[in-house]
Amino acid sequence: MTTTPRRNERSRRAILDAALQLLSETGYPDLTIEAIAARAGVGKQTIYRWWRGKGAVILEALTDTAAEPAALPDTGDLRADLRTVIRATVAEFADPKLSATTRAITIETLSDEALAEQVRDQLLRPQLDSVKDRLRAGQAAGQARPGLDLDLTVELLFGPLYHRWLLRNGPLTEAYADDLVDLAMSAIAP
Amino acid sequence: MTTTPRRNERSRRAILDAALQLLSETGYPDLTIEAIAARAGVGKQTIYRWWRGKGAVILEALTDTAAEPAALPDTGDLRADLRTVIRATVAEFADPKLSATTRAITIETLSDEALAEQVRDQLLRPQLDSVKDRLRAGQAAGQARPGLDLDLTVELLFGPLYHRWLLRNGPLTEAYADDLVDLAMSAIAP
DNA sequence: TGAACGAGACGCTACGTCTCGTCTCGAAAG
DNA sequence: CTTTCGAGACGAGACGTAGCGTCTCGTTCA
Repeated sequence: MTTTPRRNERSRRAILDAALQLLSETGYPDLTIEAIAARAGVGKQTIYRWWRGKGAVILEALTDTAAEPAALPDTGDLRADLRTVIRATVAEFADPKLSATTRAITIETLSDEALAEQVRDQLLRPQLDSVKDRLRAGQAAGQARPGLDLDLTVELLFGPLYHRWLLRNGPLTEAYADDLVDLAMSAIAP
Repeated sequence: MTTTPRRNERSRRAILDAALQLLSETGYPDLTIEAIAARAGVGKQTIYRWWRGKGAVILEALTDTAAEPAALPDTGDLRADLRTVIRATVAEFADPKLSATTRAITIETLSDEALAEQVRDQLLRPQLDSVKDRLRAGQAAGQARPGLDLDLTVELLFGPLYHRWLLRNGPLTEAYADDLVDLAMSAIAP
């Protein structure tokens, strides 16, 4: 029933590459479909045929490039493992280049509910779930309180981080990451 | 030395009112300077003379209308007082109308550093500081650990909330507010 | 052979700047 | 205290520009 679309993979890649390239050159607000089409050597219609707008293009470019879920390490020390992941996330947010991309997606997310859902499910959930799994293992090992609401606990770890990044409310350093983990751990530990 | 600008207060109010009106009618992304000017019965130049763009207009419209800092209640029960403020914030984020406005400002904030600073200092800081003050009083009353980093602690309370709202990561209910306060309190209490 | 393709024309909307002629205010002059 | 007058803000809207999303064109390719 579904007619297989004869899509040109070369064009698709050229578009995604051009989009990422332009994103890092001009920043998200000044990124235009016309520029992407020109850079990719592609007709505008080819973009509009397959994507709904620049947000969708960027999202696919990122998910396409993104690393796999990357399960959390489990060294047996819950605090240390959380420190590792929170430090990594802090570093990501502190990096101007990566941060710019995250801002881009976040902007689009704020005004497009469908896109927000995609971002959440395809990019964020896998990471948050892996932390949730690690917390569950921590509970089994007696390093985390048994009664914890794990969704809420994950938010307790990442929420302050997003908050500080979003509001530019303070420095994003390794020390901050460690302090955050320590404070959260005093709510997590039995 | 500074020549006092002879600004027309009537126009200023008309512009701010029109902006808020249109914001609630059409939503932020479709809000245009031209529409604001037309609705306010004002030349476009009058807007561009005094503001840098629609973000700045909306920000002033909001700060102008906003309630005063509103110091937190101090009933002597830290947990109860935090519950009150977090419940109120959750309700604000859950309200589609208020939430739309917050999203609007947040979008602008993400792509305009100067505006972000203004929002942070004029809208957010006062509220966060009042919570910080309440926490300090809680320390004095022996309801909060003495060694707490209060900036971090405030983020521990509000961060998860912003996180869930931003990512549309779950329901924003009174029960959620209470659970959040309880979890955070187990990191705050001695 | 038919759908996707590169190219780009098209009308549209909003941008931000500009130029009108008018109005308003505050200081100087009477 | 009143009149005059000049500078600057004002409403209105024309202007060129940019990017939007849609729409043909031939052309290519599976």
